[in-house]
Amino acid sequence: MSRDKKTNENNALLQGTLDLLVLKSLSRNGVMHGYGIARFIQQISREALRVEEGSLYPALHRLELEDLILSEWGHGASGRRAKYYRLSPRGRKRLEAEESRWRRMVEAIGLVLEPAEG
Amino acid sequence: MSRDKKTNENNALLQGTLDLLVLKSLSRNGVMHGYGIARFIQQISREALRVEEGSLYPALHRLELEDLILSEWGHGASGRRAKYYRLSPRGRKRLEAEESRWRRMVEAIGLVLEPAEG
DNA sequence: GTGCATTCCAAAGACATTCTAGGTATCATC
DNA sequence: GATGATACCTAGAATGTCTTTGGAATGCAC
Repeated sequence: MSRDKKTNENNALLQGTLDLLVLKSLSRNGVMHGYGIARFIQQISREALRVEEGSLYPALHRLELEDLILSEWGHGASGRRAKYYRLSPRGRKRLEAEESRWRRMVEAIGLVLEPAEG
Repeated sequence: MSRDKKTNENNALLQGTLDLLVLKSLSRNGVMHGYGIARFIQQISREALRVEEGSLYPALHRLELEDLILSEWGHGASGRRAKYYRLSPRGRKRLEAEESRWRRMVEAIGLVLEPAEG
């Protein structure tokens, strides 16, 4: 795919966000394989976010180990073999927690950035 | 001292944000010493953000090495010796860059989290 | 003037997460 | 049957933070 290599600027800021992004992707789309998740995040964010495979797959394994996502080998429309992931009930709860955590973080940093109003 | 030790929940999400917070603190307050920066961030964020000293001082050294901040030993009102930091011109530019980077990140992740509107 | 909390700085180690870079295999197209 | 996109996986290095630990100066209580 000619992964153009304009060095990923986000790297640092993405820390701790990957799980949230993956869980949310599954929550929005139901069942996906790893590669599809990466593409989804990249497209929906208008190319602002790029999830490297070397980050994604370890993350998926980690999430599965924690029983937050469930995997199953299957075949897509193309007949190609792929590992399909979906959210587990625990994963759904975790997603909610991560989302509110993210919102709190953004809010807190906002307080530092903007002179407090009101 | 009782610095209650409820294990810092933010740790991961703070990644890559520390520099921004430090630079912004100096930009808002002019001249500060390390400890004061930590307290400022904690207070202004309503205790949501806690910057550990073990993270802060290495960060300050890093920023100084990059000529983004300038340091000077001095004495505060209490007469206590402390190292006072202030933003350099380069630091101010960097702060602007980091701020817009942060905003772009938040926006991008927002696109993943919220079903795109309009 | 001793003891203790607070302020202030710093180094060393562990730890988690990501990236880089490599590998394998399938399928379609030419 | 070579090429390129798809799809998965892992090892190793780099990065940045946290934890731990320590030292030193100040202010207060007694």
